[in-house]
Amino acid sequence: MQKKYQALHGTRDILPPESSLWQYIEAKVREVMRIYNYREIRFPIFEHTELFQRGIGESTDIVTKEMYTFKDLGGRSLTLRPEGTAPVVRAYIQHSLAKKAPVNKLYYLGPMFRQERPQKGRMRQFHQFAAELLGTLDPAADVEMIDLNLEVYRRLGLKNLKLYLNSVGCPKCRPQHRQKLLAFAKDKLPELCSDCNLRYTRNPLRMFDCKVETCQIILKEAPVMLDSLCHECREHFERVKQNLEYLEIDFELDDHMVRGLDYYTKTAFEIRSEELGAQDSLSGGGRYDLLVSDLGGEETPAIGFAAGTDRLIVAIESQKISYPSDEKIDIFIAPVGEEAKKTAMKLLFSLRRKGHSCEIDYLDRSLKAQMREANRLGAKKVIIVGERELEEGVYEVKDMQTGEQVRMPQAELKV
RNA sequence: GUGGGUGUAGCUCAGUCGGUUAGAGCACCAGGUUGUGGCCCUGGGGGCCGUGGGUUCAAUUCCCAUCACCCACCCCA
Repeated sequence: MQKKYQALHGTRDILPPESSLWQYIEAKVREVMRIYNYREIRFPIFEHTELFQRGIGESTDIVTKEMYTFKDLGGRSLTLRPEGTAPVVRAYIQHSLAKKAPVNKLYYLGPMFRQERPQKGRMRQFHQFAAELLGTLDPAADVEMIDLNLEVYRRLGLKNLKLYLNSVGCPKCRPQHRQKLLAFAKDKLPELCSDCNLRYTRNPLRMFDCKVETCQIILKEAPVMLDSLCHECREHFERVKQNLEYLEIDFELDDHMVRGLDYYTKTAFEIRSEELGAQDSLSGGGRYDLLVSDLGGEETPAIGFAAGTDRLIVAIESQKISYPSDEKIDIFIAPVGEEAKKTAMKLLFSLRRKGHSCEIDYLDRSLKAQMREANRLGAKKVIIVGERELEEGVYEVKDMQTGEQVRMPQAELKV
């Protein structure tokens, strides 16, 4: 028996009419990006594996177990992009964008790839829209990034969102906090779960992520990053908060929020939907002031965010938000008989050249069936051309909304 | 990697305490109008009941395996 091919685990086809929703969202994203003066960057789907190892961090989950890595014919190790920030920074350095302008504002949208166990709102090929702002340490940039992200959701009419804010510090203050945290947890290790014991040695901050209730209770008392920020980080964080308050953007502090990527510094934020279930994080972002230099460029402060489009789709569908559908056509041409088909084809092509979206019957169906098809397609007008019309040199033009039908000389056709 | 759930028509799902031709709604096609849509009525096409094996006179139904998908853990967008 012939094997039935199907899309790979964690990938899926986006069919009409869902594809119109995707187009709609992408159009909104581009619209907002333009308003905020971000310009599109398109970078490759795959890069040197090393770029992601260095950029994202060797010990992160993404790098250790989630990347689609393969060798090309030349034996080089390549990886399908699991995120966009590292490639953008690579391009930023490669093309010396810093020399062309002091501040660079870039956006992108497209598929990313991570080999995880798929579930609702988490595909292996998933989609993001994202922005990066490179070249400034100004807290106003942090706020702009958050507002930009929110504005996309606002324009889509998304409700029940919550903005969470944290600061993950910098290499100056992080080690101090780490010491305090380790000291705190040391004698509590027997009470903590096995995962947390592992996190304790590998990445103690991650213990905050633990979902086990007893761990949560214990870690409630644990020293948090926010209390250990160095002067510079504290100052920065205060000004970000002030600006948000001043601009009346609601947020909630989440001092347990940790970023999964190593390059984050200072501001970290996340936008969650309250009705999305387990995968409730719609987007996340933050500062990465050291990534550019880590990847070999001049030290350049930067901030960015990435939003999951697949999850956005889930949220939009669950909130039953309406969106314009592009499925309706202007004119359906219904020929009756073989001779009429020729005239109809000619008419079809000329109308299309004038920019009308038109359709014609390809199955030589009865007029009744053609009318039904026209109705299904949402045609505003139907032009009927049969033997009778050919003889008289006219078209029957029917308005599908009103049901009115008029005959018009072919030369004077107006639609 | 761990746990739970589900596989029956294109879609959403009934059903078979093991027994003749396996159902509904939606969708599709046709007719009711020999050249006119939506609503309505009538009819029709479409299923190796996920796959393989076992038990049985008999399996879509029970058992086992397997695959696929979904949800959750984990992690994140």
